[in-house]
Amino acid sequence: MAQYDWRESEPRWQAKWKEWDIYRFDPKSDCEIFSIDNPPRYASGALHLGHAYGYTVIDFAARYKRLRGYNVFFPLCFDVNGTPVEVRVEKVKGVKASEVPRQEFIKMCSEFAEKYIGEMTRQFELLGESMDPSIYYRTDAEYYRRLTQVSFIRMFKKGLVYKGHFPINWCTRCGTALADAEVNYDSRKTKLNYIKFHEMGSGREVLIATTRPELLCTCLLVAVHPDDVSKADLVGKELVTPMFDRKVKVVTDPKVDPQFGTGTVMICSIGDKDDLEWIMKYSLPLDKGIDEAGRMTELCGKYAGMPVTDARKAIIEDMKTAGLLVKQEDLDQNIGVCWRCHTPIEFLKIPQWFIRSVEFKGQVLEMVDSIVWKPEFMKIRIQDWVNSLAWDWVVSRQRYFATAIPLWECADCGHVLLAEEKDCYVDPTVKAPPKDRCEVCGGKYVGSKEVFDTWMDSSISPLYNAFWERDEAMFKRLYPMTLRPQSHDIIRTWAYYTILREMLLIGEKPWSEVMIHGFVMAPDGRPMHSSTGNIIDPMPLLEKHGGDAMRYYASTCALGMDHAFKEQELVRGNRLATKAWNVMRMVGSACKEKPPKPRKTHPVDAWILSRFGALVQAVEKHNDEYQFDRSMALIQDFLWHEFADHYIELVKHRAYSERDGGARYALYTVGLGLLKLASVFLPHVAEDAYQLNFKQHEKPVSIHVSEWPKAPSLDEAAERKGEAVKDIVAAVRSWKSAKGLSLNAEMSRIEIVGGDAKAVVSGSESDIKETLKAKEVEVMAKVDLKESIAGLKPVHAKLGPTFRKDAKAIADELASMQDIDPATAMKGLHVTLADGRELSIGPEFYELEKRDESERGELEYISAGGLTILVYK
RNA sequence: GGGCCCAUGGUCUAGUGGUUAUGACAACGCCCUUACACGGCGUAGGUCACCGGUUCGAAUCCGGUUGGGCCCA
Repeated sequence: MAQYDWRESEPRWQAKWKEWDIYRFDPKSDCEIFSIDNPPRYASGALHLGHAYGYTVIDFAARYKRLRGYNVFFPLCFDVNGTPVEVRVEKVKGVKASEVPRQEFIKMCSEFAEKYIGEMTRQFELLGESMDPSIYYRTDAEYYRRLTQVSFIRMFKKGLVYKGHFPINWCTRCGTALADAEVNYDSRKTKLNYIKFHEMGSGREVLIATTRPELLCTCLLVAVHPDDVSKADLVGKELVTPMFDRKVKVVTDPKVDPQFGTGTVMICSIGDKDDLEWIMKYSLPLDKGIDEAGRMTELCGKYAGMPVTDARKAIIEDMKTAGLLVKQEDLDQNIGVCWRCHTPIEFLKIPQWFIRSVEFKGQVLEMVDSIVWKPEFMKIRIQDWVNSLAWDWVVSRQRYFATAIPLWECADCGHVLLAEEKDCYVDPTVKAPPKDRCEVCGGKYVGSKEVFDTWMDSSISPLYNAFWERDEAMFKRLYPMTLRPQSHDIIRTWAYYTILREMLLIGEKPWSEVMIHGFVMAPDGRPMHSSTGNIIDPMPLLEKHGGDAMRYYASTCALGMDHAFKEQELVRGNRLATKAWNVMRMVGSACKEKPPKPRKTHPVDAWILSRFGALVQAVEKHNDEYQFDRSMALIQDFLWHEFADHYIELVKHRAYSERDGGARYALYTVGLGLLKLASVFLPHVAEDAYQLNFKQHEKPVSIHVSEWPKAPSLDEAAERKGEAVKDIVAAVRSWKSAKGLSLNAEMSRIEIVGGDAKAVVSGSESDIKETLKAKEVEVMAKVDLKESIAGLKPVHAKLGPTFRKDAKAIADELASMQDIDPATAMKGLHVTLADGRELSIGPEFYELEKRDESERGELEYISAGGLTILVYK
């Protein structure tokens, strides 16, 4: 018998899906649109495990909605801008961006990205992602960058853009400004240096502790805590800085920590954000001690031109020699570093383009509120972020490989000449300005060499997807988009900036819903980092276990949570795929024709149909909430146990032969329906099983463009009957196993005994008989059994609310009762409490644990489904 | 230091008020049943991180502590 072989099957169906073009968004369709603002994948490297997981979760949503009949918009897309690609190119090619001709470097970046786009597209296919290449985009293409520029020009004209001269996060290695969102925090070891200042006049020594002695050249002020009595006499005095002999005043400030170092702080322009706060507070000048390349300026005297760390070493040595350095202590500190190259950031005063954002907090929060966040607590994160914003958004970058800022500036007066929308995309470093001479002073226009922050591109993805400024009719249909899926780390960037941009540009929310997924962690639960060396490459896992297995892993992860990776889950996924394939093989071999609905339904057939109906409803509910892990758990439990272990076993004997075809109808209906539910998660094996067992009776070319199963109506009575039959058969099979008998071992006789046994079993006698290989099955209401009560089990859920404080005492009393007469127990019992009160306890407050004793000696009995089964070997 | 989230057998995980806590993987035992040994039936393994509170009753709610994650200062 053939076996499921994913190595052969998966690539075959991947090729077919491509050929059939089944994931195509149909712009002409009247069906309701489900549009996904798919995260454009960064083209700076191959997929890592976290991406494989993230895109798979999005694919679950796409496939589910497609089966539900939506016209699904799920673009294949790549983000090909910005520093990440530049950094990789510099490393791989061994060049420095600033030392290669501008256009040449851009070309190198573009070619580098191209390679990864091809690689990642292939990886998406291996994972069975149903992204649509007919609506493909990449953010570095002129068709995309044009919109970035047009949107900037619109915002500029609305007065939302300004050039600011504020101190800004600056990476000296990348030579660019960074947004707050691009600053990471790293703990590093450094030295806290105790150095001598002198008081003017008296010459008294004052010790100051600092981690950055190189900034002495820009020391502006010294501060102590107002309550620090030991320093009170210093306040108002003037000090002289060592090495540079600058005169600085001593002030009091509550932000100083009197316990840290010497309790005396020097304030410079500008070491960190605290300095910046003090500079603003005391209106101090912004002297520039460090330049854009991270070298000391001429303010630093003999250290001018030295890189910051070298200057620090040199000045420490000099102070040691001069006796100005008293001691050094090790210090752990958290410092801001560049998100890409981890170089410590500096604060520099450099002119940059800003987009007004702080003043729109309220409006952004309103828009945040009008969007459905799943899981809901993620909304709190964006609200906290918006509320905490202190600065406007810096959108200019001193880089190369990104969208050019579409403007020219007058070299003489600084007047700004915007590009014309009709000319975009335009690179002003290449293209001549639309006007020869400055319209204000007649000076010469120089094209902006700056480029946009990468979020300027990616934060208009909903506008791009919805054909903004390209097709008004499509825009009306597609905007706002249905769903933004993304991970939680970029809530403050991608989610926030997108909401802000779209609000400023068109005043309407970008999507109806946001789905936030978590991270895949290393197996030990720690985050994967190249520095820790614990990054897991998904490719070897795909080669070892297959795409469906990887997708199974993704389906076990709860939305919004971080998950330690477990390869065992892929093993399980593989087994599930094989199991599903085999189950469908059985269904297919029984159903050579599409079975019609029978006139009369057997009890166990009615049972499985009703159970399946409940499953479909539950899966719909969880899928609609994007809680795919819950759906998957239900589907696999139903498929493996309810359907395969119990139902198929029960009907095997008639599946191939019965005349009314009741079992075949149920097998086919539940089998195909179940396969569709599973196809969202395991598309390869579902397609294989569909083509092999169902396609000859079904129209859709692929299971992935078929219709979502209709849930059979629920039938509680049928479920109760079927459940009991299932329990009886399972109990006897388990009994056989325990006896060391093979499961198809013949039995001479089974008696099923119980007051309602006849009603419960009626219609299923032959299913029980054939499945258990019993020669005789008899159902009877009573048999010569001696029934006694083994004990009572209190029903706490009823006792608690009724008896409150007495509940525990009553429960204990009930549990300890012995030798109870069955007839009395059926009616109710009397319980005496410790304080003498006697209470009547009805039979609803406890359950009877019966014990049957046979008077017929040798035969065995078991209990199942509320009935007693007598087994004759 | 702040916001959000998490802590359940060896490992991962379900469970958000009812006392006998779910399943997977690994382990052990038995069974080749005509879809499946990548299978079936069982066994063993947990004081539900810790402390306190609310409640007749807490893995579940509240407060605190510890550890971990994401984001920020």
